[in-house]
Amino acid sequence: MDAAMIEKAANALADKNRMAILLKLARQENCCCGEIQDMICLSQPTVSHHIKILVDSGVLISTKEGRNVTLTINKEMMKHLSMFFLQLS
Amino acid sequence: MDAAMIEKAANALADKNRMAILLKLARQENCCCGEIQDMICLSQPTVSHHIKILVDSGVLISTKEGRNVTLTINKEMMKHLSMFFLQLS
DNA sequence: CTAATATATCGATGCTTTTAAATAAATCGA
DNA sequence: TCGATTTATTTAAAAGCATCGATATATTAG
Repeated sequence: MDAAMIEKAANALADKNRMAILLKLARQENCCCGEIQDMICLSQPTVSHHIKILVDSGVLISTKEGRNVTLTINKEMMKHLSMFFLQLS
Repeated sequence: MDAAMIEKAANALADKNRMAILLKLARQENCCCGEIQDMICLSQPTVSHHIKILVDSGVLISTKEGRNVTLTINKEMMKHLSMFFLQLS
């Protein structure tokens, strides 16, 4: 886990709406894009864009199931982030 | 430690140059703004701006010493960040 | 096959961030 | 006091990002 990956994950979380998505998945284990859209007051393309940033950064994992996409927190990434900051504390 | 504070810290670290400043302080315990400027290929005002973001977000602590400003990592914040991600893993 | 549903992509727009030059403010040394 | 040093602020330009409407793609139901 190098600094560039941390930086990318930090960027993904440096947004109110994307943080809200992460916290929803912390409560709910997994959900599809539509559920996230219902939660956030944003258009479907915007939600899709935020989800893409979260997935591309490695913060979330997406798996296509039929016509839905199921999202979950990437716990390995959370561990890496936790360790990174632990080493700085 | 609420999500808004995590989000703000994440924003502070979502930049290559600011991440470099954090990592320098991880190696070096403390340094002044001038040392950071020597390390980064950016103008003095730009470095000052990045440092301000890091300090305002709580990632770094600044203490004025004479005409220098000494910077250190805010270890309490690092602990909070570490715990936040640990809980998500 | 067709219509409906779920998600992604494209293109445009407005807002924010990064950056640097110029300048200011504060402190120190001579 | 005067000049040098260190950091901060202001202003403005350029780059990047969030957002949405329109549209495309993929999948499922009928």
